[in-house]
Amino acid sequence: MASKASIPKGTRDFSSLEVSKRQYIISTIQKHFKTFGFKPIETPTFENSDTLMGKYGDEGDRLIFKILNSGDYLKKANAEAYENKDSVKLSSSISEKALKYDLTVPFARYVVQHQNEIDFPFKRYQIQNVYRADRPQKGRFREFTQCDADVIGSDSLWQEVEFIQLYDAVFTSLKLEGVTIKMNNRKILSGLAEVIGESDKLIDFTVALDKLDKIGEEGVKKEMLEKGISESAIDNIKPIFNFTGDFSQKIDLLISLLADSEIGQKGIEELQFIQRALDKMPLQTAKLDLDVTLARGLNYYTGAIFEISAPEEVKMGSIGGGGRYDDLTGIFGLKNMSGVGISFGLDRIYLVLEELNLFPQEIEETTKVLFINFGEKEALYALKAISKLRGSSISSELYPDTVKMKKQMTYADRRNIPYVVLAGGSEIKDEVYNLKNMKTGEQNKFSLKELFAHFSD
RNA sequence: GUGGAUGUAGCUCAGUUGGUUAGAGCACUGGUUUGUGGUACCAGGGGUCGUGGGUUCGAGCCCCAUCUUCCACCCCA
Repeated sequence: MASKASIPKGTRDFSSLEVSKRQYIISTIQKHFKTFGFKPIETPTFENSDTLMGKYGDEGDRLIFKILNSGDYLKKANAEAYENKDSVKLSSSISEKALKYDLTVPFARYVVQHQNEIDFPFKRYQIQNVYRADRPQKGRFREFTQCDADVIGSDSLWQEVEFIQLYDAVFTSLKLEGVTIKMNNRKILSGLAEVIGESDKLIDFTVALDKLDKIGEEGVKKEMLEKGISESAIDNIKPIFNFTGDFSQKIDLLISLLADSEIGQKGIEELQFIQRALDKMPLQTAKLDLDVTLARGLNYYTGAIFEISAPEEVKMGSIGGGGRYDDLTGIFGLKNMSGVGISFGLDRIYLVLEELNLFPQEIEETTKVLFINFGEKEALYALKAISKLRGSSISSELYPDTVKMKKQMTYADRRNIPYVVLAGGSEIKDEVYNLKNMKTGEQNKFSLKELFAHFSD
């Protein structure tokens, strides 16, 4: 029984046009990764479960695709967990591999595993698919491509400066204007939590704060209260709910707000360092903004946090993100390795470029010239010209079957092939090729040499 | 994981309070046109109405379940 052809939810097929467009974005990003000195690596599509589990928080664990063990996995299953319907325990006993959830954790694993072969600071880029068992919705897929660049083994803030320039360079190349690079620092968030005496609730505090633009001041307060953060504590940081002004004004506000927090002061210094550097080297098209509510996910960020917002007219979540993590490799046993990195969300950038109509026209180019197939002798005659054209990288092809001309012409038309060559008995006799311009309908007979010259300029 | 919408031809969709043989446009195939595509005209093929159950004399339409896709939440690129 043939089942209906389909693909799993949250996955996609790509047409050749879509592939070309994706390639266009990838090659742009890749070009800049290279010019900034990053080297490519790749890691497996799936990892050992314990490499991934517990690295993204409870929510993250839920979203990791687990791979069922091969063989008679039920024999080795945790019987007790099965009895108690404890899915978490059971799954760890029947699954020991999982699809990768992002590129950062496998990278950390890679660094620890290959530490003796790596020269630090290590700058690597990685463009691969990652998998999340999420419910698909706009701009959200279960298989998608991340383009990451990270530096590990240096705590220099110049890296943060360079990553901002890298973002700017890529979006400038893609002609995507109006992108905002939102920046924050985990130390600022720690400082705020410290100032209000809720350091132990840092995660709850930041997650709630992150929703400010979505659920508003009242919503955030409500969520904080629900998480057990006191009303007076919330009052203490009230100014950040109306955190406006330019970068410097925001810094000034933070200085007064975080006067009593050592870690907060440290965060401010880091932000100021980056700001001063970028003042001297202005960005080309991107806007840099300080957003203290920015707390996006990743539990391991310890310093800078970045998030990229698409231009305002496009309704799309973040199209990239990143930050510094002082101790990512610590989980795998390698201490004192500071890393900082950024990620481009290829699939979302694609949607944004599509919506704003920013893909260049030439992406759709196909075969330049199609040779009509009139029969065996004629095909051979055509192929002589075709190999010559191909030798100069002019894409050309022979229609494979000797079918009705109308069908062959229609085929060329459909595929937007700009030229067709008709070469039958009379052309062979005169040693010419009848070249037809599909747009104008114009036809001219050329010798092989002339034909070649026609496409060579 | 929670909530809402959705599913009819390859695609986009119409289909009346439940009533004979389920339609249109586009696409496809053939012809008008035997070595000339796009436009036009003519003809043709193509459907288990997502799937399974139920109500009914009768279901594309009503009910239940399930799956898909989309949207929002959690979370996130």
